[in-house]
Amino acid sequence: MTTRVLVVDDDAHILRAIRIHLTACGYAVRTAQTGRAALRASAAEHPDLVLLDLGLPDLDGTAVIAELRSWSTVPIIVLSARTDGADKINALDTGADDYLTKPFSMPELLARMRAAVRRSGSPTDRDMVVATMDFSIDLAAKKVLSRTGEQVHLTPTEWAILEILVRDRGALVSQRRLLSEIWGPTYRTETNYLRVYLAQLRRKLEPEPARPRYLITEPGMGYRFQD
Amino acid sequence: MTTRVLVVDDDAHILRAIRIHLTACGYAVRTAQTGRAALRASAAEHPDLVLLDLGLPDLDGTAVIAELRSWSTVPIIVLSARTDGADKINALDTGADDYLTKPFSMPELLARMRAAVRRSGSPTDRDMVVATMDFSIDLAAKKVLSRTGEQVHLTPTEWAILEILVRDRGALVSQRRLLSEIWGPTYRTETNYLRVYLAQLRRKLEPEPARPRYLITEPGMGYRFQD
DNA sequence: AGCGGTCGTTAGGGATGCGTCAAGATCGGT
DNA sequence: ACCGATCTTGACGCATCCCTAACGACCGCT
Repeated sequence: MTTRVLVVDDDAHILRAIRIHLTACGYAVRTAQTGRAALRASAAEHPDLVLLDLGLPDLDGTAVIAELRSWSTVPIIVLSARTDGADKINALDTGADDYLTKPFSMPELLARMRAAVRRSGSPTDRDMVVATMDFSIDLAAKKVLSRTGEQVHLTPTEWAILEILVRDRGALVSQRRLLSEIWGPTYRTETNYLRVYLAQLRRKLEPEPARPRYLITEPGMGYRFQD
Repeated sequence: MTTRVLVVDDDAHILRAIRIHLTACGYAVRTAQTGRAALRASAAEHPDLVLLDLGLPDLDGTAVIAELRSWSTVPIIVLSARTDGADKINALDTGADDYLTKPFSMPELLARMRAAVRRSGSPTDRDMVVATMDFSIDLAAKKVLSRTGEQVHLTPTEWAILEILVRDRGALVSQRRLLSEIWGPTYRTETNYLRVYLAQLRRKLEPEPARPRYLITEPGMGYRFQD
C-alpha cells in the first residue's frame, strides 16, 4: 500500500524537488500550487498526508487548514519559511499536525511524515460489513444485499454517499462534508444534490421510503446512518 | 477533563520550570528523573501525554520510547538538547510523535502539546460522551439519548447552545459569548433568544423543566451546564 | 408598596430547508 | 450515431425552524 501525498507550494521548483525526493522514497505524489487547487485535490483524491506551504497566492494558509479540517482528518504537515512563532501556533491550533521551518533537512521531513502517517494509521479497520434487519452492506466488496439476498444496484454517486454515512454510522455527517468529499469544496451549497440522492437511496434501501429508518435527516445539519 | 502530562528530565531545574508552566496552564503534571521511573509512572498513571528528554542517566531515550510503545499509544513529545539529525530521526521512527530542540519557546511547546492531544483523541473519545442520570450527550455523533434510550431531536440552534455549554461543563458561560458565537457579535444584546432556546432545551432534556437541574441560569451573568 | 430589570413561557407569522417529481444534459458502450 | 444509465437542474408543496412580541413571575431597590 503506497502512501499518497499531496504537496502544496506555490514555488514550482520546490514542488519539483520535493516530488522527486518523495517519489524516490516510494510515495505517490500529487501537487497543487494554490489553496483552492489543494482543497479540490484533497476532496477528489483523499490523500493520506498533506504537505502544506503557508505562503500561497490565493488563500491564507490557515484558511486552507481550517477548510480541510471542516470535513477531513488527514494529517497535515506545514512547511513554512516564516520563523515567526505566532504563525506556528496559529497553524497548529487550527488543525495542523506538525510544522517545519524552511530550510529543513529531507531526512527529518521523511521521519516526520512517517510519524504522522503511523499515527493516523488504520482507525478505519472497523467491520467491513454492516448488516441491518432489511439489508447488508459490504464496504470491502462494495455490494449491497437486500433481505432476500439479491443484490441491490447502486450508482457510483449513491455508493459514495452511502459509504461515507456507513463508515461513520450513528454519527451525524454534515452536508458540507458530503458535498466536499463527493463533488468538491466548491459545491458546498448545492444541497439539492443530497436531497435527490438520499431520496434515491431510500427508495432502494428503506422498507418505507417515505418514513426513513436508516437514512435519517437532521434538518439544517446533515444526515446520519442509523443502524 | 484535565489532561495529565508526564514530564521526564534528569535536570531538576528544568523539571521544575516546566511543571510550573504547565500547571499554570491547567495541566496535571507528574514528573520523573530517570527512564525507569518514567516507565513505572506511565504504567501506573496512564498519562495523556509524555514529554521526554533524551539525555537520561540510566536508559537511552530511544529505549524508553520503544519500551513505552510496546504497550501504549500515548503521545510522546521529545525534548532534546541534541541538534544531531540522526537522533531526531531515530526518536521519531521509534515511535515519538514530535521532537523539539532545546531551547524551545514555551508557547510553541504548548501548541504542539495541544496538537498531539487533539490527534490522540480517538473517535471513541471519552470526553466526547457526557452522561447524566437523565440523558447522555454524544458530542462527536451529535446525538442525545434520553434515559429510555430513544433519540432526542434537537434543532441546529439548540445544538449550538448545548454544545458550547457542555464543552465547558461546570463553568459559567456568559450570554455575550453565546450570542456572539451563534448569532454573531452584533446580536450581543438580544438576550431574548437565549431565554427562548434555553426553555426549549429544558423542555426536551430536563425531567422537571420548571425546576432546571442541568441547564442552570446564573442571573445577570449567563448559563452553566451542571452534570 | 411601587417600580424597573431580568427571566420564563407561549404562540404565531415569515423564512428556510426538505422531499418529490420530472425534464434536460452528459456520459459511456455498442 | 444511437441508446440506456446516470447525473444535473428547476419547480412545487409541505413541514419545520427561527425570530419576534407579548405577558406574567420573580427578584432587589427606593
